[in-house]
Amino acid sequence: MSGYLKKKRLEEARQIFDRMPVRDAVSWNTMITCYAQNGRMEEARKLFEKSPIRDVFTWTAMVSGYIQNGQLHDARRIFDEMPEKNVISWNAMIAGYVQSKNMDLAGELFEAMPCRNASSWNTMITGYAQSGDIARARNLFVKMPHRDCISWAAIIAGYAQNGDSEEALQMFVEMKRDGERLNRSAFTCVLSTCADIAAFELGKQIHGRVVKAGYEFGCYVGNALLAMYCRCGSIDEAYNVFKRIEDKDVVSWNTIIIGYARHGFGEEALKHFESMKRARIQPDEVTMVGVLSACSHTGLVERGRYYFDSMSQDYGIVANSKHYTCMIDLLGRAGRLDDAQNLMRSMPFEPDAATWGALLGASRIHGNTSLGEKAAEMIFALEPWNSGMYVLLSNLYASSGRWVDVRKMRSKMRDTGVNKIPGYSWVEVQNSIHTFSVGDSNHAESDGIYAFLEELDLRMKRDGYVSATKLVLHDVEEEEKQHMLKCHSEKLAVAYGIMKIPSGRPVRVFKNLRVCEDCHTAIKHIAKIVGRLIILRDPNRFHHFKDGVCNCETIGDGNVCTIVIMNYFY
DNA sequence: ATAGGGTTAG
Repeated sequence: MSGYLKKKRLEEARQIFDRMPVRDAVSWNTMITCYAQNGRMEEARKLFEKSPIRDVFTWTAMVSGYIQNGQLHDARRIFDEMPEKNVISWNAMIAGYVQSKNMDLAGELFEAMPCRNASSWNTMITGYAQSGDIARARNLFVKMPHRDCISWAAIIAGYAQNGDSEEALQMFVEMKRDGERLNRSAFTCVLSTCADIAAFELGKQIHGRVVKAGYEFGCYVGNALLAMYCRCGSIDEAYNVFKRIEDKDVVSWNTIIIGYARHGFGEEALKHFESMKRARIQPDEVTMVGVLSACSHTGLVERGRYYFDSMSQDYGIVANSKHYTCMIDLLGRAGRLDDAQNLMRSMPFEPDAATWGALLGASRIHGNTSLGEKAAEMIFALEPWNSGMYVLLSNLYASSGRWVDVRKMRSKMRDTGVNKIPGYSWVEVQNSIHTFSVGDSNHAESDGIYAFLEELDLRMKRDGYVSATKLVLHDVEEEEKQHMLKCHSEKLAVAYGIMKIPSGRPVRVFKNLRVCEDCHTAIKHIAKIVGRLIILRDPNRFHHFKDGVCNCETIGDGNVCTIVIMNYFY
């Protein structure tokens, strides 16, 4: 019977069950569980009512069956009716509340249960962490009597998912120090954290441990490794990991497709999309975001259109706002602003700020100030706190010489108190991460960095570089001038990387805001002068600078503005 | 035979 159940041949299993001369508790429970876990609660219930031997296993299987099928009320009804509960029944019910994000009821049961085991605590830790209450999660983690490797994985995941990368790494270190076995989850989370903060060297070290532990080829760990290499700027190493993952799932394919897209290798991304289909992996919404953004970053308008249409036709995927945003971005970059607007009007839901942002970006590239203003207005209405949009609109005004409006934007920002996100860039050198902000002189080797930049500046000028900042200085306020004359964070990080990273190896720099146009130009010259490959990750994509060109330019991926302004943020 | 942790977009 269980052989048939493993192959999900429920009907055949049932026939055997019905023909069994003697049925014990295990046969009844097995059959009930299988109906429950395959979403057939009606049949499970009928059998449950017929069963002559209902023990705690039977009842708990029904509870968890209802939970897995989203019938929380039925689960609770059964739970309350149970003549006898064990710790597993309680845990199942608590997990049900956690999954439906009802931490109040989960907490009530957790307090009420007569005895708890590690699973009970772990479920609550995950629940609080996923609801954003990491303090409570930590509190339970510290208080629980016997932590196991799942508890550690849960708390590391909690920090990682709540954006506290440092604490996630710290807990990983402590887990090891505590003598706990590093399990797949812990590796998965910590690799994902490395990807977030672009800790490439650390990621590679953890890769080594992953290999030792024999986790390299599994899906979760393999996918996390793959994503780590993609997001740390090494698409080649990412591909090597991808090749070796056994039984690649939809996430593996999505990650490599998105990786190629974000590195500006659109054709490669689309090639993998075709391979994915040949491997009979069903694309999902995330896949299509990757595919459409690949088309967008590569300027493939017609192919983008084709894939957009095939989404619903071939895969039954309903386009969401991200898909529309990709398409509007694609059409907009190509200068087809009317098509972009028409597509926006045809959307079955209201456009969000990101979608208007795509239209605003396109307006800037093609100098359509009135459309840009309209888009910006919508964004201000939807997200008044979105400072990035003020910058974009200012740049739009600046590029059409409307300095009065630029100043108006500045005072509007001051009046509304939009918080300015400070720009910073970082580079990893010998296992530590060096962070820079505009005009930064806090670094221990600051003098050397500036001296090196001076030298580079001379050689860049000889190479034909003209500083864009000098060109606009007469049109900006004094305060802003000061910022413009200072070195932007990306330049400082690039310079430091060149100084410290052995030649022959790429210099990888990361920035929390989009790269400044002037720096983008400068870095092209720098890459040529020093003969290095410089890879720069900004929130949007990777820029590969080599021999005086960047791979984002072939299709005018429009880094930022035509004229540098509002450098306040860099 | 019943319960707990993890990866991809934005």
